[in-house]
Amino acid sequence: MISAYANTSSLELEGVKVFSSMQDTGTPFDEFTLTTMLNLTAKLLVLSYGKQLHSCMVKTANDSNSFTVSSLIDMYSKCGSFDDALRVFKGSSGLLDLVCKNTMVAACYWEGDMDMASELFWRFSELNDTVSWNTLISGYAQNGCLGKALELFVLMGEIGMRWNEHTFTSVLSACSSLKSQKHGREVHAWVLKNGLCLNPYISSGIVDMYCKCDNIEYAELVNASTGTENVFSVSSLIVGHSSRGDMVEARRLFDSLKEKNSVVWTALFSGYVRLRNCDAVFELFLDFNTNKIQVPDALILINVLGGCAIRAALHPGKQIHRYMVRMGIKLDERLRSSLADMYAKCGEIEYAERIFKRAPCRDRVMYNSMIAGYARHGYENKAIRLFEEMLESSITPDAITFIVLLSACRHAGLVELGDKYFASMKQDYGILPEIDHYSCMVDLYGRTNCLDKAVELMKEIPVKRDAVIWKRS
DNA sequence: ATAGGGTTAG
Repeated sequence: MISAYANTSSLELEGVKVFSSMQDTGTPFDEFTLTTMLNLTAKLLVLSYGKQLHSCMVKTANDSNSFTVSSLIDMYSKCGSFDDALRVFKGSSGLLDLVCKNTMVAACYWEGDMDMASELFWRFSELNDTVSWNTLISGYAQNGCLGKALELFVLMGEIGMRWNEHTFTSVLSACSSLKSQKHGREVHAWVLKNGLCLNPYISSGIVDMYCKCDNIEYAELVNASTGTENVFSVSSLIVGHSSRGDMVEARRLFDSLKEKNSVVWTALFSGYVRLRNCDAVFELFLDFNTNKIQVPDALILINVLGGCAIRAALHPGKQIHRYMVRMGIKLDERLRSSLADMYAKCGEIEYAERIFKRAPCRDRVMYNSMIAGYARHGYENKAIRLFEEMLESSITPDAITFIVLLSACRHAGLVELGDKYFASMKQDYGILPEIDHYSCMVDLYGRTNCLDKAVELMKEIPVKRDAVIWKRS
């Protein structure tokens, strides 16, 4: 019964009720009950309840089976307590158990610690376990170490390990992020050789890969060849067409779907946002609500808020914000970033600031959008101060942080500070400057009469010189 | 036990 509830979304809480009535009435339960409850807690993301289950497991001596230990590690990892997950792993004799080890490797990559994941893999794994390899490859792919993911995929083949559906799915997603059709085609060929092209995960992965490599024609061919409707493939195609500016085709594909999920809604929303068509965004949101299929998830709301920010439409933005409060939608970091960004773009920097300051925790994206908001409103000093605060909170800046930071320096004409940050970006954070960083710096030099420096820097630019740079200086 | 959508800038 509990297991049935646990596997049905939105009925998970019923499972908790059943379990507590079991406890109240003294109905006996075993390790299977507890494992199911842990999986359920991992879905509900309630750490405190998970901890109660953990102590219940210890009390009833149900904590030695490798599957229960694995569920425990998984629960702690998903509920955001990596330290507890590691403690359970180290404290259990499950150290050499394959299932627990794989779960621990997955916990490491969710934490973003691929060094630890790879150390665990090479130290404890039996190299003939496909799941172990898949876990590591998926970790690299999801943490942006795309070359590493491909390397391991090749290595697997070289030592005679068999690839399966999971391997291909992760590797295809790495090819998509790399936008490397060269690698993607090779993987595609392997998929065909292994007769896996009808697996829906894989076929949508292939379609996505060709779309990201801007070969929509081929993507459409692959999609048609599977013969069945695949929402994920169509979502990728919608994104592909809309990034070419063809919203008519994107809309046609969307309308042709019999079954729509939130992924495909998001794909269409983001297309209209990309083309800055805020009327279409609102109209679609109306459609979405009149269909009453589901509550909009965070990604849909992020896009709708993005639609509000296009025309500095404060009223719709506030309306969406109120709607979110009314619907009891929980705000996470991403939603807070979008809200702050929306308010900042609509000229309400104080609102943005309030959302930022009231957030229980702040991540990199949130700092980035707030720094950008300050820079946009001419509060360059606040932007710079916030960047320093970000470093003090030990949040690592990324390429985008430096774009917004350098553009703040540019607006304020702060050459020395700009120089300092530009150097620090490369030296301290190993971020290679991209065209946007260069154009900020060149513009900064140009406006402050440091033309020699501007010319000097232009020579350094490795890629083709963007027309924007030449125009500005 | 391992799998597919996006956000922050200019």
